[in-house]
Amino acid sequence: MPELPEVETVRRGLARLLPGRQIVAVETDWNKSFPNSQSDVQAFLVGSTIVGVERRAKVLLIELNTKYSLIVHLKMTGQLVFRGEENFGAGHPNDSLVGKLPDKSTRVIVDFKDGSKLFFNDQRKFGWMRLLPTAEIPNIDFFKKVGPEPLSADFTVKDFIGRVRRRANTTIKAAILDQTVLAGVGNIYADESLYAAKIHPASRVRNVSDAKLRLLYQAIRDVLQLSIDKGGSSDRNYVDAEGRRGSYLAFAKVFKRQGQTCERCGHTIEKIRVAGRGTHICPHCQKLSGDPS
DNA sequence: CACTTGACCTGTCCGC
DNA sequence: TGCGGACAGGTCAAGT
Repeated sequence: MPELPEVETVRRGLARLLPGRQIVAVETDWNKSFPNSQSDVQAFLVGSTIVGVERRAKVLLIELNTKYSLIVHLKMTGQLVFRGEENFGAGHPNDSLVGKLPDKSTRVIVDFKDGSKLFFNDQRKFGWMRLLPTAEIPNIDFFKKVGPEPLSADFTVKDFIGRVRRRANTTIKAAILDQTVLAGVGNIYADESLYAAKIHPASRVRNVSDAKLRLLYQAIRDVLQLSIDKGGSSDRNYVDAEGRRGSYLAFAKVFKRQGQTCERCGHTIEKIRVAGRGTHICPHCQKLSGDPS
């Protein structure tokens, strides 16, 4: 799933729906989806009240009033869907969006005192939810290593170029997918940004000019912001906190558009493989810089 | 260290 | 219709 715009869209929904709700029970049928011990769940989660929902990189942070937080990574197919009287129920237009819950992919159910529920669904079981002391979150390996938020005001073009250049010998696509270079870009937005900046994804970083990297910096920010505005991309599984799909793919220029015509030059968009990932390019607009990889 | 590849899972689609 | 293989939006660990 879920790259930065999708996780941010889920966050905004949950931030509106969850604060103030008290948790009365949590059930899971797949240990890896929620590996905390029952004793920790009873001591720090059951009975707690949600105070806020934040995001860092592609991770959601659900803060509780117990000095603990639930941290959630949706990985490829995770969903966090809330159902309560205010947004679902008989006759409500949202009621049919995700079908009946729980379903086959439901891994964790959080029950609230008022009868509403939060469902963590994850078809491929790569995602996880973990209960951690809030103060320890910055110390876990992922947060110690992860790069800056690309949409934050203090993420400068100079910072971006410096970080990307540390990956001099890899492909530019692998570099921007690397979460320690910058946070939040995944396969869809890597392809869209590289197309916008007219850079071939297989170009080695050392062969990409500073001028191109400046264009790429702006492209990443523009593409991520547009996708947030559209509620993210729903290629297959992704839905927001109320079960709605995002509409960004209608605005995508290359992702999943192989065989279609490039709107800039009229050539045919191709699908290739770069950095082990399916990669979409216009071979006319995006020429390989320097020696072939 | 920098870099690449395979593993973690289930479901779907495509060719035979 | 069945079956095998490739592939799917993300990270890790282990390999070179």
